[in-house]
Amino acid sequence: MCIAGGTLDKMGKTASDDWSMTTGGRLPAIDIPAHSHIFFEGDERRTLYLVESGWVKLYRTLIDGQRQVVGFANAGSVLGLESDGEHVNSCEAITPVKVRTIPIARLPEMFARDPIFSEQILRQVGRQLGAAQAQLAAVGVQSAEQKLATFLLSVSRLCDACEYGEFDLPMRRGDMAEFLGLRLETVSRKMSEFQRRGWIRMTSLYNCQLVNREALEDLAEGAEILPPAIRQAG
Amino acid sequence: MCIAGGTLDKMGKTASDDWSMTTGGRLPAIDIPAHSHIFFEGDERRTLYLVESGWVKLYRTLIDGQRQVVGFANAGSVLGLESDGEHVNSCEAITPVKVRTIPIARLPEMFARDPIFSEQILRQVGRQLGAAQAQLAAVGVQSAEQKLATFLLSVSRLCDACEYGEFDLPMRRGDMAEFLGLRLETVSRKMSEFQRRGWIRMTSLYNCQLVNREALEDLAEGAEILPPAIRQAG
DNA sequence: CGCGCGGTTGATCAACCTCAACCCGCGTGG
DNA sequence: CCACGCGGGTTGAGGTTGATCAACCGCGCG
Repeated sequence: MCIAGGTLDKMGKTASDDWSMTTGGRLPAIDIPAHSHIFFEGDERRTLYLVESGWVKLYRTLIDGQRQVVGFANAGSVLGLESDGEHVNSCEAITPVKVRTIPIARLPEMFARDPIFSEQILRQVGRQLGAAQAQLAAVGVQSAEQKLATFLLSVSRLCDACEYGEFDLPMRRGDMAEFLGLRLETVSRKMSEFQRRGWIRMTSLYNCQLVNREALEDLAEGAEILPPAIRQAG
Repeated sequence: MCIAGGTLDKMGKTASDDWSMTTGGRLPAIDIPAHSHIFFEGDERRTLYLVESGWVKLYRTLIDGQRQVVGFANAGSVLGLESDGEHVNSCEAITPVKVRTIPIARLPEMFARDPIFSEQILRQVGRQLGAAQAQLAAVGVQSAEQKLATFLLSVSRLCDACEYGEFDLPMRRGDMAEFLGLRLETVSRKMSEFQRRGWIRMTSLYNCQLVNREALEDLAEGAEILPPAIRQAG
């Protein structure tokens, strides 16, 4: 699953998130400590990475030093599909992460042997594309408050055990800002404001509780995707 | 090729843009008049579309009526890969367009028969993902002027016969604005400003000539991707 | 203790949005 | 033929959001 979009991939976990069938569960696993890089933009793309646990951020760095986080990913995501030859994003673990690798060189063989695998990979990358487009919509049209509300809801939905609306927010304020196209001061201010309004409660810097999910949803909704019925009007 | 990104897909045309090999050139072709829709968000996704000629825009509509254009595409692009089940974008022809259709139902069979086709499709969607991420970076961090400069350069590079820096800009001001995350007045103002500075010349509303490409490049460059060498510093 | 890092908060400012007027070309209909 | 409305575009004045710059807090650590 990934958030490359403020809107998380709404399809939720499906059979296609279980890669053990097609990959035989025999791929080597690697442990990555928090805040170290899995790859950099410009690195030769030798393998895909299958995230087993933990969170990573994908980002691009611009000449003036500005960065844009283009997505966050956790268990079930496949990394490295967005390029050809060289990685175009850098990928950093924001928590300790476990990944499995799939050598690029083995892909043709795997496609040939197992068309199901082709479809599974294609569905993954299609989702990531959809999520990236959703994020594009969010960054393009939403206000700072809307972006943040959408983001918090997305992350909360990704959390497996988020009873009582409590969930981990493993990234730093600056990472959120770089993802949402805001300054970290703005993120900080809006987070404080949400708390002041009694909408959220930070149990710690990196753990958040949704007190008034509705308010956040109303705010985010102002820029949600139209239900199909309405489109006829356009 | 597509612009889902201010940065156009830099890889340029390759053998993989020629679909006649794998699809046998036997797919039915359809003509779509300008400004009519090829599909709407919410429509059942029965086929992929292969663009043969013309330009389309892909967009999402939000509850408050705002729209975000998530990409423009012309010859060589495959449309409909970003979803599963239902289309999540609407697709409108901005010029007369010719497309060929690939029934979704036939995909498994085509994958099974021809692993090269799998790889070709995967490369296409990977590119679109990369382009969407590039656009995300542009919309997130660039100023209005930078966005517009980047966009003009991207479109000019897509044009086959753009000697003397002259090229068609087939979309309306509003479409550009919705793509760049700006208001159309802002686009209009900046276009005028570029003309006043002698950087571009509009031969007509929809045809543009780059008089001072360098200036535009300098402006856009302020937020281009880092060459790999620099990343070590981070 | 001092320092650095991540975060919060405040004051100021400018980029961009909003609203409104206006222009131009075109098709329609009297 | 001209009047009219309409769609797309341009331009102007003024307001708001979010960026910028700077101070400050709390914490962990050498």
